[in-house]
Amino acid sequence: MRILLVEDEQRLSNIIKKGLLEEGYAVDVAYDGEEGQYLAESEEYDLIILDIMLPKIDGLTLCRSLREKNIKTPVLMLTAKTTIEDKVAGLDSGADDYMTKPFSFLELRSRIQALIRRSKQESSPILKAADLVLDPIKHTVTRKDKNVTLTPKEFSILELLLRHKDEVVTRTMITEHAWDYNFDSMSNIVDVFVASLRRKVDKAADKKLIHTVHGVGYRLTEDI
Amino acid sequence: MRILLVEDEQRLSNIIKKGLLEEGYAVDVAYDGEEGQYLAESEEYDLIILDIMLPKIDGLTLCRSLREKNIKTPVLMLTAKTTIEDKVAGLDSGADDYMTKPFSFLELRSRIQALIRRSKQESSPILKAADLVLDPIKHTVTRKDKNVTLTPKEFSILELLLRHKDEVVTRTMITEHAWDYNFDSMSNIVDVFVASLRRKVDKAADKKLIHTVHGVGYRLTEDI
DNA sequence: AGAGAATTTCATAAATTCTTCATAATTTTA
DNA sequence: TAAAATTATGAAGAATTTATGAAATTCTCT
Repeated sequence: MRILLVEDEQRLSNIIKKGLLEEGYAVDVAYDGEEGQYLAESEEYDLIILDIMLPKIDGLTLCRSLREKNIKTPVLMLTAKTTIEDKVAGLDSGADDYMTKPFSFLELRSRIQALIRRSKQESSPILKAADLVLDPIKHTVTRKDKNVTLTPKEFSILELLLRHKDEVVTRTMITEHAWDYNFDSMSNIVDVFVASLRRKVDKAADKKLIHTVHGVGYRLTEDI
Repeated sequence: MRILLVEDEQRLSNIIKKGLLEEGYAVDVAYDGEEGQYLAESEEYDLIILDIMLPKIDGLTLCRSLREKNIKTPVLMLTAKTTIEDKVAGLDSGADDYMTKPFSFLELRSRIQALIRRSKQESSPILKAADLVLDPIKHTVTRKDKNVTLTPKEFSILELLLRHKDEVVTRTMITEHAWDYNFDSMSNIVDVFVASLRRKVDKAADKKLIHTVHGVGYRLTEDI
């Protein structure tokens, strides 16, 4: 899951970014509207968090412009203003939800989850394969009803594999999903994470779920 | 599936090439417009990815020149420019789609798939012949509902045979499809791969699908 | 600053795939 | 039918790809 945060207050954006990273999201931060627009148009995000008061291009204009370009990524507006007019303006511009500063991270978190869930149009947000269960909302993974503790990157990769169950997932797809856009590693880091995922998810089980597709990538399936 | 990438930025072209290779495409890279033109005119590709800003011959001119020579290979334009005028110019020159840098590989991938699919006019991406099924997305092959494990080259060749079901496929076609253009072997390597395909796909079945057309090549058909 | 966790790189081992080659089998030609 | 040409196939070595432990680095929290 990738999130774009467009926020010019360094302190606030750091706090939010940190929190989101802990939740396992890959986060890109833009510090003004122009940069935000550039990233929003060139990358694929699952959610955009957008401050209204921004240098260069304000959040409302940016949001409106994205909608005109048919970019449907959910937008969560942030603002210090509290008047009803602003709220209406925000939603008019095409935003999906609205939060007034200051806010608690818990509240932000639950709204983010709600927005992403809604946009994925998933009735059942729980991902399963055999006796492996991943709950994106609770952020938990179990195998045979036993809890599995994963690091953020491990979780993110397992989630991608489960969302593409039975399909081949290439290393490039994994990289794009779990890291932000300017990550460019020539190393075998994806392999390393898959190895640690296997150790935690597959090693103790009799049925292996994560399979290598030599020359292509990996596939999670219960059909073998 | 063969793709020609015309891109002078080493770093970018490496990233794209790596990603496409993982998807199973055979990729040729040209580092300037002249080289690109030469390859585009002398080889057959399923798609051409074309940067606009190129040494020697720019992408727009190159694309226009290809169309004038009646070469209809789909062209995906890449550019750093974002103005609408440029977009129009690109599409006017005969390009089929347009992407603005920077972009995510996932987006590039889906556009490539869309373009190739459109050009092949394929409604269903699943390839079948009798009880043999190949799914390019899942990257799986089954015979009589039983899973068949193929190596990358085997998979690529079977895909070609299935896309030309009932037609003769020459050794040259197979070589050009599964290897890049500067592969030049005097050996019988195609025969070797067809043999191993037969062992995996046909041996256990009563109905043989892969037939030899003596003096010409191979044909995959269920009508014998 | 320092402990602890997570991420990343690196080196090496292991596994798989590719390629060549020699020889056998089959088909075509004379 | 014999010779020639073409195709089939097993096996071995080369090359590539993947797996994995461990060290180095970065990040986080006190």
